[in-house]
Amino acid sequence: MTPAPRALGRPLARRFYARDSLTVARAVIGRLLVRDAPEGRVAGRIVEAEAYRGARDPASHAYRGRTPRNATMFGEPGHAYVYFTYGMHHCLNLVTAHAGTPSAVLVRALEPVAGIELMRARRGVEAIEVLARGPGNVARALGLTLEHDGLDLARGPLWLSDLVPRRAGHRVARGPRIGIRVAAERPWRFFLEGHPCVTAPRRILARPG
DNA sequence: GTATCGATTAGC
DNA sequence: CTAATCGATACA
Repeated sequence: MTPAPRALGRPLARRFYARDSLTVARAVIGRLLVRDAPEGRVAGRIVEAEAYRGARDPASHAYRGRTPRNATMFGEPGHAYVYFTYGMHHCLNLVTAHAGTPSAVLVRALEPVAGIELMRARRGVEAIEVLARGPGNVARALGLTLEHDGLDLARGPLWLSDLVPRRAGHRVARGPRIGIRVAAERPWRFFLEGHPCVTAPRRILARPG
């Protein structure tokens, strides 16, 4: 007898993440990201993500080798790499590829699907479009901090659903990554074109020199 | 040891 | 446009 279907699906297996981060970044667009916490469950569709490619990528935290901060990226795929930046924000990445190849996908924006009131409480704003728009706001809406670095995405309580990705009538587009000063020309950002929850790039950061 | 800079955000 | 705010990094 088959188990009853779960409303939000089941966690994707580790093999989903065991591919190049470019492939995974494209594949996660439209997928459901679920976070189960004592306060409740929140979920959102990934509408924007970026690939970071370790030793080949000057913009990656792992470009200069392993440090205490980026250690999770050097481990098994299918884990959460959460880091702290600008003295106040956390960002969520999905570790991809394989152990020793520090690749990851930065989750840049979600379309809220469940637990919207909890997201509003965590964020202190009401509008659906801005609840999880921007990587710092994604982590905030999901209630993620450094203590969640290393969570196993294949087991929960933070996981990607195996349900068929829904693109909500939008096309998947790609373009340059946002907020970096090096390797900014590489088109490793994927997003649902025209989706209201996708970030609007403000400006190109000036390169040093 | 000191100086600088973020895979950002909100506000003016 | 800038302040916020601190860990990681660069350099003396």
